[in-house]
Amino acid sequence: MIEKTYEPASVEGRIYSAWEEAGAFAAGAGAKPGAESYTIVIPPPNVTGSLHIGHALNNTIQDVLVRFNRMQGKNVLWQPGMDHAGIATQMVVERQLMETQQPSRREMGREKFIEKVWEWKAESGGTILNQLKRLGTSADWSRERFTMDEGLSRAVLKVFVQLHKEGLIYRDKRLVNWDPKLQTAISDIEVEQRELDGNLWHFRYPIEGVSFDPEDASTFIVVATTRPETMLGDTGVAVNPEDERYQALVGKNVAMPITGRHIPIVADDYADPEAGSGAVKITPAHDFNDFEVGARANLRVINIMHPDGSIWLTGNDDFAGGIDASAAQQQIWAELDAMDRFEARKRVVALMEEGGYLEKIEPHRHAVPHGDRGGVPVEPYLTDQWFVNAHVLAQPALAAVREGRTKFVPKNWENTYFAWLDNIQPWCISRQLWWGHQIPAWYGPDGTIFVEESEEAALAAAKAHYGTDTVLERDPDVLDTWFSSALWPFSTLGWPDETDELKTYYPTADLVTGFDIIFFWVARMMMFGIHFMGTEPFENVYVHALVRDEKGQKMSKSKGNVIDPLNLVEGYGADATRFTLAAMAAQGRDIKLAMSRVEGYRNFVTKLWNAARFLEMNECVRVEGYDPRTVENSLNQWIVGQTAKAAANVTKAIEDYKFNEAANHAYDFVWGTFCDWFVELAKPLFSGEDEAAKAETRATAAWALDQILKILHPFIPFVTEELWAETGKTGPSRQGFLMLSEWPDLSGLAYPVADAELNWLVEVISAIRSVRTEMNVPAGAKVPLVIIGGNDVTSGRTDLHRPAIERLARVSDIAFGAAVPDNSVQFVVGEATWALPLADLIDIGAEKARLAKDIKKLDGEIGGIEKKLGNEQFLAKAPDEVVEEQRERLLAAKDRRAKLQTALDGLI
RNA sequence: GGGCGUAUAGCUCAGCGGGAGAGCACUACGUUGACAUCGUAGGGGUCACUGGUUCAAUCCCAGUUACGCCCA
Repeated sequence: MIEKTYEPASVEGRIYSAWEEAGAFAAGAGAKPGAESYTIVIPPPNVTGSLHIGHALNNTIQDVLVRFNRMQGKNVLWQPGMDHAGIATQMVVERQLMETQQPSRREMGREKFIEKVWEWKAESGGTILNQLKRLGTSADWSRERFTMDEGLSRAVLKVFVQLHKEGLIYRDKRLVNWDPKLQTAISDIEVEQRELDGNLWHFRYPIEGVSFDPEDASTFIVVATTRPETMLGDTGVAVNPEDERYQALVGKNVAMPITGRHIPIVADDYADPEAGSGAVKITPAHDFNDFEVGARANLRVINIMHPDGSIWLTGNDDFAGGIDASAAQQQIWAELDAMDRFEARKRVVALMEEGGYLEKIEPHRHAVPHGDRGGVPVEPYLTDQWFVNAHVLAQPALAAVREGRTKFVPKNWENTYFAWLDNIQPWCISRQLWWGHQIPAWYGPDGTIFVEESEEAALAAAKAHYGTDTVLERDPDVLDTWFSSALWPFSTLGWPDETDELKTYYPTADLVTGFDIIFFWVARMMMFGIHFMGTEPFENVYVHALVRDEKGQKMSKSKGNVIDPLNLVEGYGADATRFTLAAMAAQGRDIKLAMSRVEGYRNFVTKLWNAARFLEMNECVRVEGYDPRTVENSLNQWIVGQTAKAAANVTKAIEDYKFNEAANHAYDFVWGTFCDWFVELAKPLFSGEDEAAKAETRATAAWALDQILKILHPFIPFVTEELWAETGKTGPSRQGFLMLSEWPDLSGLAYPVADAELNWLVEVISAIRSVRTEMNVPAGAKVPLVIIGGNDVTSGRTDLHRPAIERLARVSDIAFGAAVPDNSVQFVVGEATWALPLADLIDIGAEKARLAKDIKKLDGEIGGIEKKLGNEQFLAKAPDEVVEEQRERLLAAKDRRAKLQTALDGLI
């Protein structure tokens, strides 16, 4: 027996375990022999992460695709796993060490610390995977991979070494984005711009050889800066060569306050005459643009910061070199040294003001680069790092999309992909961390670099190079986590070994991800996939929307508007949560998640449950050998045809990645057609005397429910699987799980005659109901019905559906009459006029008003169509079928209007 | 500054070159042993604005306004 109410909490866990234990998620489960493969690799969540609504959407869509393709009999692999999240994980473990009063990372040393990280991972890493299971995620967990696994690490080594040998990975000294909090380099795309209120400080830099006078503008040059502390590393002032104000100054020097350094005024296009004073200070070691200006003008590069962002003056030879500092100066330097960069900013401004060098302070809102993990402003910082020549790798990746081998859905995301790859910069891949893949580079005593897959190979290479055994030192840095993620579609399948999995499941079919990850991950997988596998890693990239709150705000912890998907799962069930996300996943539009929608879809699950329960109560048992092509009853023919149409609509929509359309087609069919009409119209048959019709209707209902469970399964897997089991308890035995059953192919099933008949029936019942309400007929009252002017078809249909009309429209007796009885309410369906003789219940005035209103509405419609048909241009240029359609509409409207007019005229 | 996107019912959103739609909310009424997490009926919209193309524009094009996002 199906329980009275559906309780997701008591069903979901049980069903998920049953699937898992039966191996239903395993690669190839349910596949037809020799079936083509269908692969999705999960965007690996971060090992420190927990489930948020974006993951829920991402995984719902993947699961819909995976379950759909699996039911179609394909050889499906959904490859799950996680990435090791270098920075995030290291931060989490370091915090834990601190909280538990254990020795710090540096105190315990690298080896011990890495052990601690693995311990942490074993205990509390990867909670997100269990959270994904709550949603019904049908990934092959037996193949779970982690980017730090032995196999994946081997792939990383091989890729690094090969790219190095190919000259596509190299070591270089460049300005990089430096996170002073985490004390590591990060890549361009790990930097986010934040708009902040700051200031523009306008400084007067005294001209060399002239006595500085704050009142005399000819004795100084004004520069503006948002970062005053960097003036300690200034090695030039740039003016535009076209700027007449400064032409005489080019070639002269300024004598810097505080540092006492004499630095040249140079001409460079970088200086914008329109911006500020037109002169800009140049700090090559601490600004990307200045670095280039400095290189062009041959300026000195002076680093004035420690890796933690504090000021570095003491013991800084580059800084002190060439300056004959006074005791007073040295005292100021000593004061500034080791000062935090923001403290130093204040102090520098104060010092400049004291000396009369501060002209003004302007409030200034500007974008400040922040590290996306550390959350503090990053510093452009000059260090030795490893880089990937992304420009070269990008070219085939661009071609793959331009030439259509990989397609973005929706297509407009291709522009984002192109824009980024077209302007790609060298990718800084080294990180000054311990947790990650240590770079396989060893340094000889003279700095010679040996890049090999193992220490033995490096030592051998060194011996060959030096002619003797030589002690090497390994590069302590690790690789960017995204470097290993870029290998995900093939490293998870066993590469560099040539495994069967690799042959079968690579390239993958669909990648499902958010747009924010196109740069980080998609583009890089494309680059590495093509380079190492020779084939694009996926055929389609489906880019889904961002989930926002009801008001369209991005969800964030600080705003407190985060919707926890697990709360939704607990409150409404995993199915309702999934269905909501799928139903709102319209292409190219962000999802504003409203609780009312989740509630509505929870109700839908309940509705389905109750409908199945009703069928069970009415002995709608599946029948062996039931053939939907041979049903005879028109109601059954109709629902068979409607089911086929719904299945086709859902199939097409999923194939087109239009998940909202698929969900809505299924919803409308199940609720609006199956429950509202089929089940209601079947009730008289179930309680009627015609045993043959009863049996056929029961079998058809059971068949239709099976199809419904199938087309809904990808969206709401739990309740459908549960109902599949329940309905499997009677009738022919089931083959196995719904999730491994065959997706319906009902093409060719259509009954146009039955469709016309049932459409008519629905129209009749709806019309009677509508008139009753408008005439305030009490809901419980049964009223007689008289049909005037009905043809044979109408009388035949009426006889056939008499019980249904009587029951659903609360009609007591149906008669065919020659004239409208007195005191009747009238309406028109088809060629016939229908009358409800309501005797004393009728209010003539109300009925007149009602008819007049309908007539007026028809007049408007008739007027519009007549105008259109009276337009010669329309007749000449519009397609024939459109003209014909309008003519038909006009005739129908006029006919209807005439009948209503007759009805109105008949009222006294 | 460059690019992308969005403006349709009170709210959340579909749709689309020829008859304005759904869910929620709202109003009224609830009866028939699936379902009140329900049923039936109903009210509610110059489809942001201005031009243009077209026989025909909510839909296509251009511009304006507002909002959102990405990049610099």
